[in-house]
Amino acid sequence: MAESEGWDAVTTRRLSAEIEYSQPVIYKHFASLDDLYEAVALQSFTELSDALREARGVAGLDDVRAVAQAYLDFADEHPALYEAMFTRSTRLPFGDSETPAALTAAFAELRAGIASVAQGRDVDTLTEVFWAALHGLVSLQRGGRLRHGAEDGRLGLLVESLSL
Amino acid sequence: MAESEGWDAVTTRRLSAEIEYSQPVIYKHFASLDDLYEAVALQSFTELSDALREARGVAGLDDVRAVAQAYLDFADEHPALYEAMFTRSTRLPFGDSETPAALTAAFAELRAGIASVAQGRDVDTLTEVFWAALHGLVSLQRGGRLRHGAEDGRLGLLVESLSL
DNA sequence: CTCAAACCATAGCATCGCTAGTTGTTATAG
DNA sequence: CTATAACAACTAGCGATGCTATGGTTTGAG
Repeated sequence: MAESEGWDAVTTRRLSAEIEYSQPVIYKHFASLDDLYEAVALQSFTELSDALREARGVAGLDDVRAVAQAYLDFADEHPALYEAMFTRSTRLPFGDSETPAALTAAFAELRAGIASVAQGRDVDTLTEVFWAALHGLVSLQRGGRLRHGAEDGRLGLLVESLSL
Repeated sequence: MAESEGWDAVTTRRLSAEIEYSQPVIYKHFASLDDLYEAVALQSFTELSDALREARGVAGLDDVRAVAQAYLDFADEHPALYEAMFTRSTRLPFGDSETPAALTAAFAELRAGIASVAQGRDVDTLTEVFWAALHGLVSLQRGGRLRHGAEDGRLGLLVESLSL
């Protein structure tokens, strides 16, 4: 529903009609809509992890580029899920001790993708910058802020810069 | 109002009370709330441009680093404005011919900041990647997805990577 | 068979963005 | 000076939202 009509179209009334229950039943499972977004975000993070893991190790492409491309593809194919992960879910922190496993797993995949080109640099920091650049590309492109047709050029430049 | 209580607290009724007019008057000036976000976003883009321009050319710091730091500072000091620019305003495209001047001006500032280290690479593409990385850092940090205390490390690594 | 505990629906609250209809005021034409 | 047109702003309301209080129905244990 969110993928086809956007998250604003996902109301508790429409949801309840879809599951053929009354509206208040939703609040027996989620304290609020934000909690529902959070649940969707968590599931989506493991989906993203899987996609990134499969991207590594394929022949003819270095891991950094493959993981980056897989990240962008995931965001492109599941815009609503990506929005739930990064825009609508307000509280899913990373640094804390209570970081959900799905989030650390996704981070670990990114880290595994770029670790080989770290060259003595701090891998965690490098991964964060890598992640930020990818997320920025997704976010800006989604808003129409980047030139069309230059996607490969941007990705190539990014990978090349971080690989040195 | 948005800065202190968040954009959700900015309702047409509260706005009308603030300006001491009735609610429908707002719709004589803006066709919708989205149009109002857009107006805020446009103004904020020129504010950002000014901040970036002032950052360049200061002694003892290379332009890339200075502009990047100014960008992050702006986002940190005006979280609601930044949100209006990149999250709430849905239609403010860049690539089109009707790109508002405020947006191209901001892009030009980023470009001027990083042009000196382009080294033969396409400057527009480099600027887009630069911008994406900065926006990603802002966005992820805002969501609590990055480690606290490592801000300088990330910025340093980013600038160093793109400067090669 | 009884009774309590889940479970779920009806109805409603407060609030939202937005609009139709109306009234009060100002500017203009005769 | 008056009548009329134009404008500007307000009152009231519509549909829809997230969320909740209340009450009925089913289930299962003793």
